[in-house]
Amino acid sequence: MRKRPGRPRSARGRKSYHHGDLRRALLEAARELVQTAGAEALTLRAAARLAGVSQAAPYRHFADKRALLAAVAEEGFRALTETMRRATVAHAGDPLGRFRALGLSYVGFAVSHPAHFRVMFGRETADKAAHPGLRDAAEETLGLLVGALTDCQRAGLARPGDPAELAVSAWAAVHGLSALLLDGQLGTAAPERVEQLAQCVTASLFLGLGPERA
Amino acid sequence: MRKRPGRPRSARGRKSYHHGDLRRALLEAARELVQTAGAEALTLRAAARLAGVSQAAPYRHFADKRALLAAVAEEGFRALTETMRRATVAHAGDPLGRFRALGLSYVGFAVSHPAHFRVMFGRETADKAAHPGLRDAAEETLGLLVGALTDCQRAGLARPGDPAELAVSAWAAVHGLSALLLDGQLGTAAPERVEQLAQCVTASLFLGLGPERA
DNA sequence: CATAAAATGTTGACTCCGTCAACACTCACG
DNA sequence: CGTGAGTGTTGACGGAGTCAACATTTTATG
Repeated sequence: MRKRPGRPRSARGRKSYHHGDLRRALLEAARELVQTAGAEALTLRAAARLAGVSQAAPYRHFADKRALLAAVAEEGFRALTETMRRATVAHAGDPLGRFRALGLSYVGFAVSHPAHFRVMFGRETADKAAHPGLRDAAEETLGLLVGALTDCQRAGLARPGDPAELAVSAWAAVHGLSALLLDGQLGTAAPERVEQLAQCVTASLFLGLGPERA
Repeated sequence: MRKRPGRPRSARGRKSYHHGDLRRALLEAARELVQTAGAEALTLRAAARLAGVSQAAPYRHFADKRALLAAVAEEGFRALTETMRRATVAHAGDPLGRFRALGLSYVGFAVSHPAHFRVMFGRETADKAAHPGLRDAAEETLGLLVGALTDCQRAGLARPGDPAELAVSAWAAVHGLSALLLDGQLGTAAPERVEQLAQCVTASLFLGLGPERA
């Protein structure tokens, strides 16, 4: 079971019968395929080819195609979480600004990694129960929103209520905009138009989640 | 090209070489498959089997699988539009109530026809340019929201601004909630929880889109 | 160290899918 | 009647997911 750290890892040119770290290689191949050729190009056989192994080799590391998809999706959630977290660093002490940055970076991630985003929310990946890692990663993402919203409430910048529930409203808004953009439902998505729509959606959102006004 | 209205239409038991109205039969078969077995069960061959014809017969009526998918999606948009329109009849003279009913019925349609909803917004159907009927049907759906929002603005119940752009915010909110629910991203979606979330999202939305308050 | 067991990769097969070319049947119209 | 357009069938191709049987390598055990 131990990996061989001292051996050449090159997939094509490997000399030994075993690969060394095929699981990682398959994940990298899958990510590559998704990013460059789209979600429908991600096929077990193609990933195996990219990794330089035979078509059946992936089954030693993934129960089936959905398991590979789920692993790719989990990677995606971690990358999304990281992106969102990084987007908030410039807003220390500004809960509303943090909240806004989270939403904008969510949409930004979706439009700059469309295929990955689709894998994260596709039907193949829908059964989160079968993939605990995926579920955790997704919940961590939502946790960012809940946390920021709680901070807003503490600062009197958001109306009271169950933060988890209000955070779902926020999630729904930015997720819906992302989904509509990726599906081409909003016409040609020029970058400035994306930005404009994202601003409009988050602005409406803030007004809606903001403190009750007389 | 004329259909034979007087001949038996039964697919299995048809006596004549020609089918009569294979296009319609394939669409019905496709809808049946999507509703009962899910979007991934909708395959050209399965639809042909259900219609009682050979595997290649569909190609006389649909250029490829995406064309069949697009036709199913178009049907879905028309059904969604009809559902939403029906939901507003009880709210004559109440623009805000109409707007709310539109949003709630959107989510209701999504959770009660999940597979159909996914076909409507799946990647296979993403190139709306290739399917003008689909594009029109989808735009009619959005038109309902824009119209209701315009009425709200006229009644002073919504803040001013480009109605199309504000309507996108509304669409994004209800669409995002629908997508998250269908993807199992919000946990077990018991009907009362769905209702609760839908209320929360639309409530936040109204507050956000409502007239500006001092 | 020897050797059995576990892990991992390969080969070849099966079924299903989308799609196409070649062919067959039917019908409307001259 | 016959001919061509429309429509359905057959058979095939390649690619996909998956599995069983086999091969090789690594690890554990006496």
